[in-house]
Amino acid sequence: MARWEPNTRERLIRAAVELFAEQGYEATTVNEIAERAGGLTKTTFFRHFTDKREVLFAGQEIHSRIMAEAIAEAPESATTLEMVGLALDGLASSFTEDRREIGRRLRAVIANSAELQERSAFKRAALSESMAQALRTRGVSELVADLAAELGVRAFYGAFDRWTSAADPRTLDAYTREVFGELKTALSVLG
Amino acid sequence: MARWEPNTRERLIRAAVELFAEQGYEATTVNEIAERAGGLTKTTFFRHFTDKREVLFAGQEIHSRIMAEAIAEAPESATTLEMVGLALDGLASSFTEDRREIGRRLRAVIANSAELQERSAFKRAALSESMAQALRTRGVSELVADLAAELGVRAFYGAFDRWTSAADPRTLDAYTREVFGELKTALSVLG
DNA sequence: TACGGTGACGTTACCAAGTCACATCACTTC
DNA sequence: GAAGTGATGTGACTTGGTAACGTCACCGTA
Repeated sequence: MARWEPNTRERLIRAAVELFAEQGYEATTVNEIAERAGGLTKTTFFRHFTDKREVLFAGQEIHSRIMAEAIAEAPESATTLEMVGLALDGLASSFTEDRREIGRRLRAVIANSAELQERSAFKRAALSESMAQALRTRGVSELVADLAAELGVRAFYGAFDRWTSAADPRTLDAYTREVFGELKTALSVLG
Repeated sequence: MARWEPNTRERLIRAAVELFAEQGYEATTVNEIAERAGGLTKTTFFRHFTDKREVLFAGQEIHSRIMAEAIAEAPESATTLEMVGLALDGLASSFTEDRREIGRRLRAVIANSAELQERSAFKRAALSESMAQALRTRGVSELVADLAAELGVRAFYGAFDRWTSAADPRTLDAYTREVFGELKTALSVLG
């Protein structure tokens, strides 16, 4: 017999999402989350997450890494926008179908809390920044890299929105290409 | 004799900026701020600001309004990017020289606190959104409006950065035009 | 088999952010 | 001059977050 149930971290996340969906983010206590995750305590929660907010965004640094690696491995001949496209492909293909429903619920919870929207905006900015950094490493000039990264992140979030709103079986991958395409035409309209 | 000193709000802001600069954001207490602002208390602080963070960002909704109005009043013939340029002109000209040093200090304080960077990212997103909304009202399509607004906000923040870093007497206005111009050429490089 | 880590958790106590109900009192208004 | 109004104070409370310290199954090793 193990002394504790395994997968504490995952249980905490599940419990948090459940409670946030039931009662809203602000109305649920860290103690409640820990309790529902199997009789745990506040302290244990904060050993796994720095924040009450972070329980919904944990492990998102991996997105930065995926995008950055895709860009680093892009062929020499690739244009800036092509590199962004490859980054989107890499990121989107890491989202399996089962994460769709989770994403849906997550979005609803975040939409009801200013505090969570703040964290979300911050994570988004971080993603954009690390993508821009990867592009700069590939020789793209600062401002162009910033703009291209912004475009990529925008495409990803837009696609994620559509993916979690829709019911059809298209993969996230398809949506990122769709939105990225629309953004590129919007870009040409603008310029 | 008045019962209380006037301009409580301004005194709170001054005290907060001073203390944050001296000791850092996290190390200073709301009680300290209120105390330095003239023997006030925590409760009074929270009557003026919803947050400890908000004391540094209060009154920023006015930026949204300035930009929105400039866009609403732009001539019928103006292109999307020209409307953004007018919004930038309007916003930049509302910053007098004395706000430069304040901005400098503010930037330093924010750069040292993740919590403040989060709030900053959120405010930036809000500014972008209200600018995009104003553009949509003028008939610009959704994605184009979003991109153009992002470009505008990026120009403003970039210009503000340079303005508060530099020592020369150029006005913020000059910097926004400079950065906006650079962004437009970056845009054409990208497309 | 005995034994000394180690890792994951609990307990307790604490600080600071934020909220709320209620009190105070100069100033205004009728 | 009495009754309101508005900006503040007081005190008590909840909750996020930190820190010091204790507990105990498990693991490796002699």
